[in-house]
Amino acid sequence: MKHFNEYKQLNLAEVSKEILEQWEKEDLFHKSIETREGNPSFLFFEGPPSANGMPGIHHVMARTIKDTFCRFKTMQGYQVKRKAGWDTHGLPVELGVEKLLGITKEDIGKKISVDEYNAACRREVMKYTQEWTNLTKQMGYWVDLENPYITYDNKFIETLWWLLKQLYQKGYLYKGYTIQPYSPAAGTGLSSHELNQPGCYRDVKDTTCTAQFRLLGDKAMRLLGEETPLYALAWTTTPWTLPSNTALCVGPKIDYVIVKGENPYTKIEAYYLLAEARLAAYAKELGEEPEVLWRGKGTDLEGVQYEQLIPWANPGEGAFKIILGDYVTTEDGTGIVHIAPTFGADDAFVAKKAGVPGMVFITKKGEQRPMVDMTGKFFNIADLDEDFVKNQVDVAAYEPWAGRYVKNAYDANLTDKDETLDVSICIWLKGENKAFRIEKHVHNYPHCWRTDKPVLYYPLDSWFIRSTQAREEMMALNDTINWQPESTGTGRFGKWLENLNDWNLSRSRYWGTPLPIWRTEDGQEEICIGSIAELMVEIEKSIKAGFMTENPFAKHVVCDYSKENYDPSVIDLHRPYVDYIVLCSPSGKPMKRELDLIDVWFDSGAMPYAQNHYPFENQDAPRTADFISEGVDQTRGWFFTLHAIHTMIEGSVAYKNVISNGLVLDKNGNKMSKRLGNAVDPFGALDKYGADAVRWYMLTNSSPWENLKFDPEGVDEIRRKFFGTLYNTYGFFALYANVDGWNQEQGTKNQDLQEIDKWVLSKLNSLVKEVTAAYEAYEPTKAGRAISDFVQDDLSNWYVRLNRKRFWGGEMDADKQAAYYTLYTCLKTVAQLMAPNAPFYGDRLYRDLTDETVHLSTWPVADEAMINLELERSMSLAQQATSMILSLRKRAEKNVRQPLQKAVIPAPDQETLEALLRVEDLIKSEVNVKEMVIVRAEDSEIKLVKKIKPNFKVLGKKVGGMMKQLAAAIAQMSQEDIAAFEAAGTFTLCDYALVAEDVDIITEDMPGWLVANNGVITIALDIELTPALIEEGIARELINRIQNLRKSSGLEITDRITVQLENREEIAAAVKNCNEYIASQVLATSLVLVDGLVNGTILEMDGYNVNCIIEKA
RNA sequence: GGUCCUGUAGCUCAGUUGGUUAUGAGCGUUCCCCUGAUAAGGGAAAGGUCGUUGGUUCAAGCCCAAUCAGGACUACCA
Repeated sequence: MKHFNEYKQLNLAEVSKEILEQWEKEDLFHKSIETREGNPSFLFFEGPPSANGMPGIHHVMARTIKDTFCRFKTMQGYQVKRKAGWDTHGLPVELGVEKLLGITKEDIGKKISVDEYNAACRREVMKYTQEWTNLTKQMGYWVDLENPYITYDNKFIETLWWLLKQLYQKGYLYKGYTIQPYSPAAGTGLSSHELNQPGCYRDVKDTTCTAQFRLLGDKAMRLLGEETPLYALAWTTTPWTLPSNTALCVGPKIDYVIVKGENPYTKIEAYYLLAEARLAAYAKELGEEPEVLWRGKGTDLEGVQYEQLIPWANPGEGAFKIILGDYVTTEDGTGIVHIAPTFGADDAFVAKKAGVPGMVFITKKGEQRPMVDMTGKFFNIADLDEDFVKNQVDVAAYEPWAGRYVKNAYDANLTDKDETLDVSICIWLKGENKAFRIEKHVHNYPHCWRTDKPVLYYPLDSWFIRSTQAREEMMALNDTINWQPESTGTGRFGKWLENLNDWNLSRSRYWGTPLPIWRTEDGQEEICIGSIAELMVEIEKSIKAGFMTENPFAKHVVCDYSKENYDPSVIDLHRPYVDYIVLCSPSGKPMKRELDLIDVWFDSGAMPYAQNHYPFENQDAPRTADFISEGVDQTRGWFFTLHAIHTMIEGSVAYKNVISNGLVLDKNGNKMSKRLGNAVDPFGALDKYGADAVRWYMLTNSSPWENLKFDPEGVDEIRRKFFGTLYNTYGFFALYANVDGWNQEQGTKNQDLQEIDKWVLSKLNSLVKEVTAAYEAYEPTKAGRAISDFVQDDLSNWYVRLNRKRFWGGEMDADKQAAYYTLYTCLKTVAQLMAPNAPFYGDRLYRDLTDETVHLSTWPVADEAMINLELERSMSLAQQATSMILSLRKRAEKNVRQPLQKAVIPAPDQETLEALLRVEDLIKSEVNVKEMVIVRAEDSEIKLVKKIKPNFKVLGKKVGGMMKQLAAAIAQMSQEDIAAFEAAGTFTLCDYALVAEDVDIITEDMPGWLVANNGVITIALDIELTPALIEEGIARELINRIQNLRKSSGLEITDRITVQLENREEIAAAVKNCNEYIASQVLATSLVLVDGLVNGTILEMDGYNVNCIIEKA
């Protein structure tokens, strides 16, 4: 006989541990995949975390979502393969290692070899693997930890190379020269990650200058029609870039004016061009309301030439003209922007578009550079190409300035107190009648986090992926992805794609995937390597050509994909080893590897291919995920790189469904941080509340894409309310099922089911439908809330509470079996529905009920035949009626133990009437009323006061604008009008013939009765107490007190007793008239009144005490 | 600066193609009940100018615009 486990108390953390052991013993995760062999596949991609940091509570959030859907799909019968992954390259790892070893980037290759450094990275990056593994297990996240993909793995890198070669061949890869943050002091470019270090942006006070550029040529003349000096005013916060000026930029739609004025320093009269909206800002120099001599749009100015402001060097054809740029505003400055394409990203962009060259110098080595060298100073003439100097530089003008640092901070010989280059230039301009205003200005400027010195925006060589070329395709494919929430896909992600820039792949670091491109020194010949096999062939060629003496990877056997053959001891595709390789170009020249590493985001974005070592192995493995989920912060990160690579490589989506979840904040809505000490330790939370409660809380408290305010008390509430109630319900079931020896084989016959059984089974099947739909729509919150509502309200608080008596005592009959069957079915199905999100307790419950694991069970399918919406409506009415009557009792101060004679419910329509009649008995027993009068309102003998109100939804559509008038008229209708309307079925108001569907008529009041109305039904309660009712009330009070006494006296449930009660007039009649009733309820063989009883137990009644003695009979 | 999200009861959140008493839910609070699911359970009550201001509409928590507050991402505006 099946014995159902009974427990003393619920400890979810304990349950997790026990179930986890069970899973490991049974190897259940693998079974959950193996048993689905041959079934349709549901592919999930795991976004790789970095194991060089400890996991946080937000990882529990993200992984709960992932796990829930994978488990759901598994139960639905899909085979859900999911590989764990580790993100192992990149800056955070390197910074960690630098800190650990106490070195800086400059020391690498000097104090420590690249070899040793990378070995340290390799060790360091997996530092917290054990913690991650523990978290994964403890929270019940099922993912294949034994065969993870690791981004530093040679196989992984080989696939990356293959992908890069594909992109190379499709023309997506190019080397470009762009403006990037650069630290001259450190001699290195800075990543945006580095710029986002706290404290990098600081307020600095710089000398700024509004310079005046003299306009030239016919077009300028035509603006005014006379030959007077005309200047365009432009403001800059970096006067040192003025010598590199090659254009001025105006906004096409902005209004510009020419006004007369004089230079405040030289007092020379001139005309000035600036944005009309900026006139006020220059009132000091130009007067409050200067006369406007010309007015026009930015477009009128396009192409106007001007005289070079600081003529040190000639940038070539096309420079010194006014161009258009949409980004120009009139917020500050003059509405005319100084353009130095070599020092500003925007500048470079608009200049390129307008065909304006930048101020480019040629060095002795033949490199193209801006006017400033890599150390942050104007080039010394000696470092420049002789021909260039001869042809394009005005040596006399430039020489005094050569060698000046653009910021004092870069020059070891200068301090803050010394005159800056900015100031020197301003003074010079002033003397030349070229400075219009010079002032100090405070602005926010980034600083190098390592050297503490200001950053320079500087053009650098980088490799790019021309992702803009695939923009349209990416946008089109994005439309086919199901984003949850939708706005992240269409808004945040969609907008990001619209404004896409080319992807800067280059990183000048050491620990990462090397760029597989080898080039000749002159850059004329290059090769992109797409596999180890290809590299081996090239190495052999190179050895033949004499560029290399031996193959460093000679031990590697091409096309042998064994683990050993790819071991780092055999081959290592990292620096410095690949840097040692020199290849031979087609024309026989040596080619060296481009020293860059690639952006780590390429690593993770390539995982659909690289996790399977595609295309070298697993050519058939699917590469599009059915589902992925990560934090919303990954929109521009992993979500993008997956999408971009997949689109460019094979023109299809990398994922079909995606949930982007929000942040996990502390309970006050603040970001969690170790510094503030408000970070929740995931292990502590899991230990304390158990994984299920934490998981359930996370998915049901709010939609996962909204930020979660993590409140431990909320988790505890979930534990108490949901899991506690479910546990209790099971406990109740197990207790009696064991007593009765019931098991599920006994089943039940449909005709034995009572209305309430059918009701709860109907609810259950509705629930199955709802939960399935919610999971399929990737709405875990809806699913979870529906389950907990069912368990708490329908199953426990209504079904079990109302049916307890059916399980107590007595013989096993058909009715009792029906009750067991019903409760068992509910519990078992709930265990399945909850299992994806609460895998531990769901499994415990299912195992207790069936001796099998829930995770290999088949997802329940709703039985439509069991769904009875009328029955559900009836019960809902019963619940409402019960609540209303209890509320009335409260108002009348009649507690539930006091029986009342009668309640009247006039039903507004036949349907409601029938619905109420079905549950009449149930209501009666719930509210302790002897008689229910449920009749059609018109059949009621009681006088009813009715209320009529418009059905706005129906009527509004019909009458539109007349609604207000009609509503007022309806409100004026008298009781007689309503009666007439009901009799005739129509009633004319304001020339409109009302029909039944236009209005709702409800019973508002029944004069002389105590009435409650909730808008749907109205209930009247007879609170008149007859002597008989009062006696019965007292009898019930006595029963209650005697039962308590029985219990506190330690009597067994079945013991018979004798009862003696002190003879008091308050109870005498009740004891006499209800003697039998009382005796039967308290299992008394005799119940007598004794005069003057004193030595018994005192029973506290309503305002008086009664002495009582009970004895075992 | 740009893009996106959020603002409903003390707290966490529902609120269905716009329909008039927000039937709002749970927690918390107050009061009461139950006492054979018991280191549980149930009920009732109080609690809201739906961030603010305009607009569209017969009708707005819901649609539109502006604005404020919080948050995320992104960006060298001279």
